[in-house]
Amino acid sequence: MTSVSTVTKETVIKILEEIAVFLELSGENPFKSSAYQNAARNLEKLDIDFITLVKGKKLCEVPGIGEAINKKIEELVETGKMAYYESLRSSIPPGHLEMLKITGLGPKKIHALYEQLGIKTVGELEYACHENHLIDLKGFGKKTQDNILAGIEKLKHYKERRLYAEVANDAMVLFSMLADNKDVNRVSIAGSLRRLAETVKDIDIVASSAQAEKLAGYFASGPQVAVVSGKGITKVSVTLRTGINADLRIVADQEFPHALLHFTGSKEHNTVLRGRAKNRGMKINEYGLWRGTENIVCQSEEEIFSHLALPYIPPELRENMGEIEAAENGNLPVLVDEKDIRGLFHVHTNFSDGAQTLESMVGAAGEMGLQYIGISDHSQSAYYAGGLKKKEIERQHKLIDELNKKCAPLYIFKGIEADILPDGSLDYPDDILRSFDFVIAAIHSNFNMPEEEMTRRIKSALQNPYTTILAHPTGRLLLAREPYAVNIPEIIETAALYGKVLELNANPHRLDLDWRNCIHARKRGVKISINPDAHHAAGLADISFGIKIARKGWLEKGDCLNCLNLDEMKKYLNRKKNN
DNA sequence: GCCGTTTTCGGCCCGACTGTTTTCAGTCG
Repeated sequence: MTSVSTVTKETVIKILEEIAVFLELSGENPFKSSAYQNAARNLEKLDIDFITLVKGKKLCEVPGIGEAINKKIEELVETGKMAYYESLRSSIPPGHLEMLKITGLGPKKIHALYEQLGIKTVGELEYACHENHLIDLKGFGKKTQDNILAGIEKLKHYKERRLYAEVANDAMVLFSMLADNKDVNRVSIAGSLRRLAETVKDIDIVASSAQAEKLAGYFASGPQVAVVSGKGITKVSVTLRTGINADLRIVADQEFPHALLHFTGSKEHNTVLRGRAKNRGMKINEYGLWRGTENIVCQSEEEIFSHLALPYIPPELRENMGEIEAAENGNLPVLVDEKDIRGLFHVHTNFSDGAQTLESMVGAAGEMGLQYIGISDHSQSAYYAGGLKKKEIERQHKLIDELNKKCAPLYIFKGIEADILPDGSLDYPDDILRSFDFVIAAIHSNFNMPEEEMTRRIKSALQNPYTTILAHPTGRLLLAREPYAVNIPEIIETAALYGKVLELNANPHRLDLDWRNCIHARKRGVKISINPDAHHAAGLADISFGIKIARKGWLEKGDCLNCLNLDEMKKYLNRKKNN
């Protein structure tokens, strides 16, 4: 029974989800597909140990898992393989999975394109569009063809970049591998990853070593490397097995701080630094700092900044967004830190679309050492997410009251993620809204309003006396969905005027409010709440991505709502409630 | 493919939007 322990619940969930996608693409009954999705979701929610369940032949008792799926999971667990999954996968052209990412193109259209034009890849689809082959297909037309072409363009653009969270793990593995090598003196992540950008193109690493050639060979032959695209003594370029490109620069140890500063960037920041050096009769590049022919030795980045009459500027601020002026005037922010966070808002449970129980989420928050957690499930108009009706709200509030007696000193705040309806109102009457400690207002429908209308809609929600926080202010999904048209400066002004909080959604796919606008919000005195938007216990940890972006957005402890301690937070929410 | 019991077959979550149609299908959230 060794195989039982090798197939994890996560593997099973992933395979069920893949089957659901394959079924959609193959033109099967859509409900069959959602049955697999449903089974995967219910497994996710499982509080009992999965392996014990399989061994005890109790899998069938999980809702959504019937005879057929049960048998397939058992096969997978016992043999490590699932014949149904394998045959389904081989029947779907791999290109169809990628085509699903094109906006406006779903399984039905992909299937039709395959049946009628034999299209198997994005490349073939692009060609067919250019040749006008889609215009005369039933259900298609000129506009659809244009939209698909636009979608392909977007896909190509997005493909060049990756989410920070997606790349960070690979980068840490490479970093550790180098840090452990005896030939390495100093090593650091550089580039946009070090600047904590929300998306990055590749991994940049700088290392110093007296054995450059040996080190280059070591890096190029690492187990993560799939392709070596360039290899010299000072630079090695590789593509990792995960498809991510990585560059290693190897320099002499005295060059290290200069190379690190240079390759951390940004380009714009470096340009200003170079100009500053020149004004002071110096020259700066990736190899060193000079006055005439004299090499000014620097041990660290701090020393380089110091020679330029500046305090150390944290990498995340190096975007030429005013950091050099601020540094010069002694106005650099003291950036918020993980240890400053006292509690978390925007947490879902299985009352709506969360995967876990209220108790589990609260337990996880306790383990993180937080002082409070703010539960906010979806509101009633979010049908697709199982939004809460009045009765369920009452039930949840009762449960929270009971838990609050047991969980002290951890405190649970009662909240809701209330949909902002197209007219700007929230989708509960005042007497229900009044029953919450806090209300997170959110746009989840009618994304395509003109900017003016959308801005008015959100402003109106901010003026609602029950609104505490505006969720994900632009609705963007990084590398997947553009923000909706909204005038953010106007939203910030309105938030400032009515004393409302803007969310910095910490989900690595969102990171919304954008850090550039965090800088602006801070200037206007608008508080930011860094929220995990967690749908399962592990999602609470996403807060770390939000904190990184908060730092990049110049936020200090005092700018972040959830840095207030429990007493302060109770007072803050009470005052808001009684206003 | 799952579920229920007023059901072993016929539902399964709803509504807006878009582009295709001339009353609807597909996609998206």
